[in-house]
Amino acid sequence: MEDRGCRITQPRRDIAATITRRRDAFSAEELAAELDGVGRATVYRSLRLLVDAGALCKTTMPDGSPRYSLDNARHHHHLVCVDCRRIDEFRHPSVERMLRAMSADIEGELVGHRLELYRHCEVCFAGGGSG
Amino acid sequence: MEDRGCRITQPRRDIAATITRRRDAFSAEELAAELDGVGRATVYRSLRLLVDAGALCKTTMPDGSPRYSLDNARHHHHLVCVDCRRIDEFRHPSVERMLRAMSADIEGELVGHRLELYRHCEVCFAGGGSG
DNA sequence: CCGCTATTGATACAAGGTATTGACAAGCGG
DNA sequence: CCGCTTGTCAATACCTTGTATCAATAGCGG
Repeated sequence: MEDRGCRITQPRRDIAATITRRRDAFSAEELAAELDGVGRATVYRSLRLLVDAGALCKTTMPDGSPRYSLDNARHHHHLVCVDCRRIDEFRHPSVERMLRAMSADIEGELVGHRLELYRHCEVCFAGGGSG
Repeated sequence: MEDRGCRITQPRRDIAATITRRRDAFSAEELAAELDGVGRATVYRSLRLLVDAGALCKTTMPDGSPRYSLDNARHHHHLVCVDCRRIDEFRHPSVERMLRAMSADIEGELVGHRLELYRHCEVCFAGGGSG
């Protein structure tokens, strides 16, 4: 899973196991709290490695706080539920189409973007949007 | 400028003047450092008020750090230069088109989004893109 | 099993921001 | 004009997210 010239250490095994076990998005501090014998710095370091390696995505919540989630597709964006904070990945051709259209109209050179969509997911939307 | 039931105090006048004087994007700490007699908390409070009131925009840089800039158009997105950090606003129909297309295809209810485009601006692009 | 070195955990620190606190000042009623 | 209420202020402590430092250790190759 994370053999890219890095050592497979016990803390890393623990981190990977914990991330895999819980399938929802989590914050770094949550993860650190769940891993008792593992230091905070190690958790942050490992998260960075996993994000760099493409195994995890770091997503920004509406309030600006970051959360991590498993990265399944190559290039995608995030659909974040503002109620249950579930994060789904999506790919949609309209995004690439938009970027192409923008790219033609702006000056300079486009080098990247950041896009998150916030919604009430189908579960929260159905189960009473008031609470 | 910011009469919405709030008092016009001297610190606020100072903050507004400083923001208006410099027309580029700035960080909260930069602003606080520039305003000597004004407390950090007051700067942050005022920035929040101005963002809530729609006078300022809070934009996320590629490294995740926030910067504030004057908000001119109603609804827009940001074009951030990764070199000089200049922030331009833009509106483009392709964005709305994309959101409509997405909205039709996703479950639940779309309630918001976050979109920033990163580029080498025309000045930095022309003035030696190798750096 | 040994040695090299990546990795670890503790800790300090940095940046961005909020909550609290005690003081002051502006508006309002009398 | 006085005094109350309330908004705002500056200072400060604290929170969250994350990185740098550093001595000690654990993995891996041989």
